Amino acid sequence: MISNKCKYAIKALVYIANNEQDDMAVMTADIAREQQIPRKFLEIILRDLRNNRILESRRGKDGGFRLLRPASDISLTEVMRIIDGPIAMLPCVSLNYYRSCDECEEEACQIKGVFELVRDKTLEVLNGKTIKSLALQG
Amino acid sequence: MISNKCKYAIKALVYIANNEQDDMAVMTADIAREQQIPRKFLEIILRDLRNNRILESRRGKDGGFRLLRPASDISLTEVMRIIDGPIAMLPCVSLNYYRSCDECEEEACQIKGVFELVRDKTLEVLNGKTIKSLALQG
DNA sequence: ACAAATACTATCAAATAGATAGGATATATA
DNA sequence: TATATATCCTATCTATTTGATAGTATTTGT
Repeated sequence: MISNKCKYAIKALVYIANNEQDDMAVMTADIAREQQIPRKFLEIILRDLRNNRILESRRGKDGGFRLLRPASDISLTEVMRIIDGPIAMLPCVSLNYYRSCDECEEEACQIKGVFELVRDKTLEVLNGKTIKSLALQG
Repeated sequence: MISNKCKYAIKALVYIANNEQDDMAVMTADIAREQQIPRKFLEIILRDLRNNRILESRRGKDGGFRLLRPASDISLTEVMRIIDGPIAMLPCVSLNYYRSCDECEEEACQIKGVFELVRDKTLEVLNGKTIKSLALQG
């Protein structure tokens, strides 16, 4: 399961992609209302995405958030890794958050293989999906 | 990520499959030692698998655990659902643990589709792997 | 100056993860 | 029947994560 936080992040990004314009940023309050996301929680999420160079923000009047890069350049994989961390089901099989399992010799591990396979199939789908491809559906 | 508990469960089952014999059950202590799993924690896991009709147990001298069904009949999917619950990444996309997302209209949900795809690809792999197919590798 | 927006810091409650402890119960065998 | 051995059961505990809220500081346009 991905966290609510991650689900909110994806939905917020899709909403921003669908609603930003050259001269207008999208405000937290609007996203929160339209997507039914707790506002203060959403603030944290958007700031997080901004710190990770997915969004840019502007304060004050007419402030808000915009995508820092084209929506077609932001994959689900990237967003999920920022918010939730590893996508793989085992730490020892994670590409971006590798950790060894203390209890087993990896070369002899009998379950590693399956989870590498799951990881690859999962990434195949998630790498192929961008905020743009999700936004277009609506 | 799957939990440690789930990883332990799978490893324990593979160990049992590799070590049980018609006249001999496999003991918690042996599994714990060989697979480096905290013993008392493992007890809980094995009892859980027994309550869910994956294992059978016998108490007292020469007691221990055996697979209740052929190892080729026990898929990873089944084990993971018992120990960790849903395999899907969103509750609204889970086949066995469906829950709706309070905040969204499912028909209009823009992210549901991708996660159905991930679910299907994941289940394709996990349904195809059994305790037997893992045990044979070693 | 003022209003409106994000930024930041601190905090909190509930759930889950990951165990550990200690005693009850069943079973084989001497 | 006594004993050793193994699972069974209940209770408990700590740390982390999840999901969120509150309050204040800061920036910005008019």
